[in-house]
Amino acid sequence: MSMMNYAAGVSLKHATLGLLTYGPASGYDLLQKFRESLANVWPATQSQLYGELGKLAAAGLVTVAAEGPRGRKEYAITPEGSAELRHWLGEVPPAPNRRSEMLLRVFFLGMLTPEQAREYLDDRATVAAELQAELRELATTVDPDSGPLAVYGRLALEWALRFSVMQEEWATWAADEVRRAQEGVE
Amino acid sequence: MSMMNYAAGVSLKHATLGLLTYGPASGYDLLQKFRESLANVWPATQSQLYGELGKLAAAGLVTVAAEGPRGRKEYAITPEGSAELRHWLGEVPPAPNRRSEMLLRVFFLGMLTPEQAREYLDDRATVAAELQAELRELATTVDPDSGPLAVYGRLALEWALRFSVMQEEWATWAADEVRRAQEGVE
DNA sequence: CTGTGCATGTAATCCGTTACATGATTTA
DNA sequence: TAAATCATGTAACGGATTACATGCACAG
Repeated sequence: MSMMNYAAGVSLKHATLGLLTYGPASGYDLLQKFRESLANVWPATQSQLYGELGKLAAAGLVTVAAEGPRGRKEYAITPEGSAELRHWLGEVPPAPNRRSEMLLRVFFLGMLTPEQAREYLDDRATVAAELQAELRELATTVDPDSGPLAVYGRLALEWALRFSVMQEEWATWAADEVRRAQEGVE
Repeated sequence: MSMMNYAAGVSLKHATLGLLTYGPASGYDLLQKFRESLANVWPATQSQLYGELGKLAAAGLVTVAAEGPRGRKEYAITPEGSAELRHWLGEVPPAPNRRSEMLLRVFFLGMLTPEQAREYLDDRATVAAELQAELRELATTVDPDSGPLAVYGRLALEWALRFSVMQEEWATWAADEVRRAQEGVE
């Protein structure tokens, strides 16, 4: 039955619909867009994407608008798909990120020597600093008006930049805290 | 075979081992510790945890140290488990978070009206501000020397605080950017 | 005519969630 | 003795990753 909705919080669905609002595309095309623009916010594998397109088509949220050489199927978003995307964007509250491997490790840093714990935190600071450098580079190479994705993409880039700054500062602070605690004990 | 390792990046395993370093505990006990202290960094369901304990026991990383009433099984970490935890903490680089539903939405904010887009960003700022308030509250109620988990737990709390500050500032800035872009077009 | 890229699909496996299912022990 | 809590497990399902498998089309 086409009335069957699949679960609410599933974002690959919306990522796919979102990319299709920029024009019809094949699974192959979309896969590249996922790699180019969404790699850092919502990665998708080939396997997953082809499956998803099948489900979206069955649900009437996309259609096969054209077929090309090599079995190419060009998908286009339908009005229903568009409505679903806007509904998700405007009315469904985003689920906060619940898991952080980085922080999980922090909880158990007491199992290591203070030196090793500091090393861990210093590494976090270094990695964050490196990421910052990359992002600043990226910011200069992004064409300010290369399509609508870039407009809001800039906001996402700024988020990542601010995040990595925060992470670096925190890790530096935390390493220092560990150092202070160590001295306090001696 | 006890030589069989399961996959490398699986953190429920390490979260469980980590909690067991604070002393033997049953699945039931651990579940509460997951809810009390790890809810915001690595949540686990009952179903998952009992399964995991079985696998850890089969792999020799934990053992059933004692059995109590109501079929209670008290698990204890083994030297092998301890070694595995330390190896993970010290030598395996943490996997960065790849997915952010919040940012995914930002990429498609162009599908909404600028007013709706700003509303989304303003909501992010509000939610972040509320989280901050909760965290500051929490910070005052946490006993400074209530066990070793609290020591490094403080670092995690500080991370969350800085994160929510960053998020609020970013969202406010981004909403303003949208406003400016809108005015620029008019 | 050969390699590179375009193009789609399936299978196996694992992690995570929700729901179902059961029962023993303590406390009021 | 009834309710709350302790305590463990299984089943079903969906999402994500990796690997496998196939084949057409075009450029050099």
